[in-house]
Amino acid sequence: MTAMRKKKAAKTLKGDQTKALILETALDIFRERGYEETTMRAIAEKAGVSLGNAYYYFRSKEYLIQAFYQRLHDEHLAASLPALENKDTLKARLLTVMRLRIDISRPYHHFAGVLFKTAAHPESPLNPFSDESDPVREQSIALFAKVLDGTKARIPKDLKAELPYLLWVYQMGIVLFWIHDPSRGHRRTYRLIDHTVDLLDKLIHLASNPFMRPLRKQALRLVQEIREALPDDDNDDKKE
Amino acid sequence: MTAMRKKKAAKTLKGDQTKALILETALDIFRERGYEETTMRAIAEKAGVSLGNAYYYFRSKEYLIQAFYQRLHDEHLAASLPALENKDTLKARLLTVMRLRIDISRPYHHFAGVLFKTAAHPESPLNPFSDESDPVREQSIALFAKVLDGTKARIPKDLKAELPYLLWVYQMGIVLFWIHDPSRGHRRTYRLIDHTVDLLDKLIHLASNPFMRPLRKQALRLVQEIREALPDDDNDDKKE
DNA sequence: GCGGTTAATTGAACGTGTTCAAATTCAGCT
DNA sequence: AGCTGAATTTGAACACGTTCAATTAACCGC
Repeated sequence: MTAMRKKKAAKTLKGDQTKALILETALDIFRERGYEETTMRAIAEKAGVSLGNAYYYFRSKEYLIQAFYQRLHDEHLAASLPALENKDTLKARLLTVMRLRIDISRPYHHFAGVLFKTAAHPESPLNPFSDESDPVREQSIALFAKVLDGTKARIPKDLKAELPYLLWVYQMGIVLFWIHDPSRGHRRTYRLIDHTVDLLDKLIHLASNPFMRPLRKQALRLVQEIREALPDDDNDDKKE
Repeated sequence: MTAMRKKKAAKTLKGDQTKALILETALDIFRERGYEETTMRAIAEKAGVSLGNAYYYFRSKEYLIQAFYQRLHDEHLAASLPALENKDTLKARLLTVMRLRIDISRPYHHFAGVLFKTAAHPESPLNPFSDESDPVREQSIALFAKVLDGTKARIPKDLKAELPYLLWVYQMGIVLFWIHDPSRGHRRTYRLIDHTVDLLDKLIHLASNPFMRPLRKQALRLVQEIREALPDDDNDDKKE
């Protein structure tokens, strides 16, 4: 009976609860004080666990950010799917998704800098190309595939295959800009999105022109080459 | 007389010597052991100064990297100028400069990751757009202006004005790739340079076509918009 | 219930980047 | 030579991220 209760309480294996508690607490303090200013000791204390315990669940402070990364994507996806339903042009769909990305990220603006701080570091788990961020990257790219699939735009197969990845890279660029954007309400970022989406839309249609085929092929070969060199990619056959 | 000697010895004001000594020592150990693994205490000890003294000359460990940055550019420039003398096409000149960049950087490959680690962090002195890296950025862009000036290529004024900056950004992209490139002799990076330079050459000529004028104008307006949002830029009039 | 095995938790200790008040050296002036 | 203020140098102290051996709690087959 008491045994039953205990089991029920531990249905998420107890550890998962602690892990979630630590993460929530960490994100709370991050949002309030920023990343650098938040100490692991403060997180542990507010969460009511010991310092060592926090490290039992998160191998380092950086791993807390990776969890944040995933959460951000989840919210972005949840907001994007319904918003896409009544849009059918490529331009409108891309615009929607990009704007939502910023909408979702806004509460974390002043500490989002660290996201990119380590992002380019080869050995960091935060590196968006690293194995460890594989799941969220795949999901992010998949969202852009969905953006494309909903349109009637006539895009050549070769380009269409690479576009989700390219748009994901584009999104990283926009977020990078947003991190540096101090303008009120981040309106500069929104304006940049408007203009780049407009331009991208034109470029995609230009690249889809038969006349552009050779140049397009060459550019796509290049993208392929770059992707292959990256540590891990869904292009690899993971057979063995 | 002894006073004379003293004055001569101190013509670099003594402090500069110490600063240089610390920097040399630091770069030595960085090259051997990498950045993270090198402690400020080790640098101070090997340089024969106290720990606090190292901090008197370099506000933080990161500032040592900024000095490294500058040195890298100096070497790059020194190697590029003579190499450019007998090349007159845009393609050949760009290829030369890009390849030299990697040649110069090679000895530091395994610790160059930190360069970009903090590079994207808005508040870091390493951020290539920050005020603090202003001089080396200007010089870097100026090198690409020189690459352009030596060619007979007919490039529209508007594009030609922005190209040095754009090529500098392109170079950052290549370096980013190189940091992640584990291939023997970094041949993947060299291959990427070959292919991208080829493509860039074509794109620049395509964009120079009168037919492309509207799209080019739009793209350039975009570049302008992005540059204006950045903290500090040579577009500001620094009249005095 | 009861060992034994695994999971979870603790807190002390370590190494490192950074700070700072105090001590020392230096440069110019009389 | 002696004084004065600035530049340089020192080393102890601090805060923080991280590690780890030891302790406690939870689970499971008997």
